[in-house]
Amino acid sequence: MTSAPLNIADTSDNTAANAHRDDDQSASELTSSGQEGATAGEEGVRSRKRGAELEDAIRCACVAELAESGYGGLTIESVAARAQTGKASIYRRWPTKQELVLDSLTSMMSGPVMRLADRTYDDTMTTRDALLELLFEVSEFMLGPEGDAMRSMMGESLRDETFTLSFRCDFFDPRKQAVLDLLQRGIRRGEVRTTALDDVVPEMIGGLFIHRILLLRQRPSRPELERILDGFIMPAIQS
Amino acid sequence: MTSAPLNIADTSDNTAANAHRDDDQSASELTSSGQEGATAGEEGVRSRKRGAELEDAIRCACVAELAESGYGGLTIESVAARAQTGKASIYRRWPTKQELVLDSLTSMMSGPVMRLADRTYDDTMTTRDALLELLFEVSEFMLGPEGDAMRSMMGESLRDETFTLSFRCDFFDPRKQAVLDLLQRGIRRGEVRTTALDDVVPEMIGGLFIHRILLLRQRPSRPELERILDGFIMPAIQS
DNA sequence: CCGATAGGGAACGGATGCGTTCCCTATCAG
DNA sequence: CTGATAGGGAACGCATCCGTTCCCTATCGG
Repeated sequence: MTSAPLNIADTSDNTAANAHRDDDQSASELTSSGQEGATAGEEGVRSRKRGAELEDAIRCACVAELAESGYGGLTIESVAARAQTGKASIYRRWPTKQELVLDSLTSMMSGPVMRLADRTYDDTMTTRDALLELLFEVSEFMLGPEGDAMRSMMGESLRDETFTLSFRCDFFDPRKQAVLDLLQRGIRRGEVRTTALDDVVPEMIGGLFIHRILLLRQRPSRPELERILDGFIMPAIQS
Repeated sequence: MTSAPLNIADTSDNTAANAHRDDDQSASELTSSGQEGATAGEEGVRSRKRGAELEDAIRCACVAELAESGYGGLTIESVAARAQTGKASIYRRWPTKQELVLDSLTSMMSGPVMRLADRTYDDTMTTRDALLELLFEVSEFMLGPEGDAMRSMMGESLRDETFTLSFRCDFFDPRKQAVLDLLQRGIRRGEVRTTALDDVVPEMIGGLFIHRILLLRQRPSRPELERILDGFIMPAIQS
């Protein structure tokens, strides 16, 4: 660790490993309460998930493994262990590691991404404030395990056509479009100069986040986001 | 394979016998003693490199493999094959795959990076033009095999302390500093507003490149760089 | 309560890659 | 020319992981 005063969510303790980590994981469901329970357990927790519930747990475990160990480090066995299931149950559903990862990734990204793309802003909101909102949401997303998973896949997508495509379609494009829509809206409202409607804008914003959050692992505070927005983004686009 | 016009040393022909090449590799050059006639071969090419020459060839092959196959896909055997040597010769020098990669990467990055960081600009050059020059050089670097190698390492550096550090120190920081120096110079010259001296600026520029070049694999033309610079970067920083 | 279904666990054969070792040979110094 | 040194090639043992198979058992519908 060390190196810099990062306020990362966590990472780091690879050793602590299985000290129960179904913490956030969001999405899936709960059922929660202790794991295992194979034996001795008297608590009435179902120890064997089935069907869709199991599938979600596997996808979820897959993304978590991806975030933690990367694509190269991810093994079907590790996913199975984390999802508390067996390899056979995974192979029953996905023919290869590649398809499991791809499916887990896309099914995970389609949720939050759609929220952003379809979002509408009421007329009292300035472009500046709407952008701030967007920046904040994107940064929150990238700070989560999904962000680490994304980062792990960047290198891999260099070599895998399918990954590249899914990456762009499911993640980048919707976000880019959300920013472009906001710019368009700003132009209509007279807050943004017409020439600012340019792919470069979402790319710079996205790039900044990739750099800061994914590579440097810093969490930008809301005031920091405002500072960036007011200091550098708005001056570059406003009319 | 395929994908883009990289100018990597070579690769590909693992099958073909040893049609030896010691093409560029510089430095070497025949060491007098013109007498070859070593074996039956009529081509008088030295077939066995030694010492520093061999070491360079190995590092070079390592980076090329990294760019092509990623860290996970890189094997000592593949590096050896590309460098036309044996595994033993590699293990004689580097104890593990990790150290080989790290050493190859840093020794490769320290060259071009230093050029940027130490660069000075004569007084007739505007900040805008100097930035354009810098942008151009960085983009050229990232478009080469070194860029792909970098991208391949991004995911890995998430899990490896040493990689992260080397990455930041050897690559990011010098570039960031080069931009900051340019901003400082611009402030002195009255071309840049004082509040623009901010980490965000190099981060946005770097992020844009990561996004465009590494992720999207597009080559920004010089006019395109000028458009970006004049349209969005300068407006954000000028006084 | 019981039988059908689906999940869990463990072991397998096969492949791959690491890091080592051994031996032969190209290269270089003298 | 010759002996010392260093490189090349191939095989080995070891470990890991893939994808499969087999068998037992938890769960659920009826």
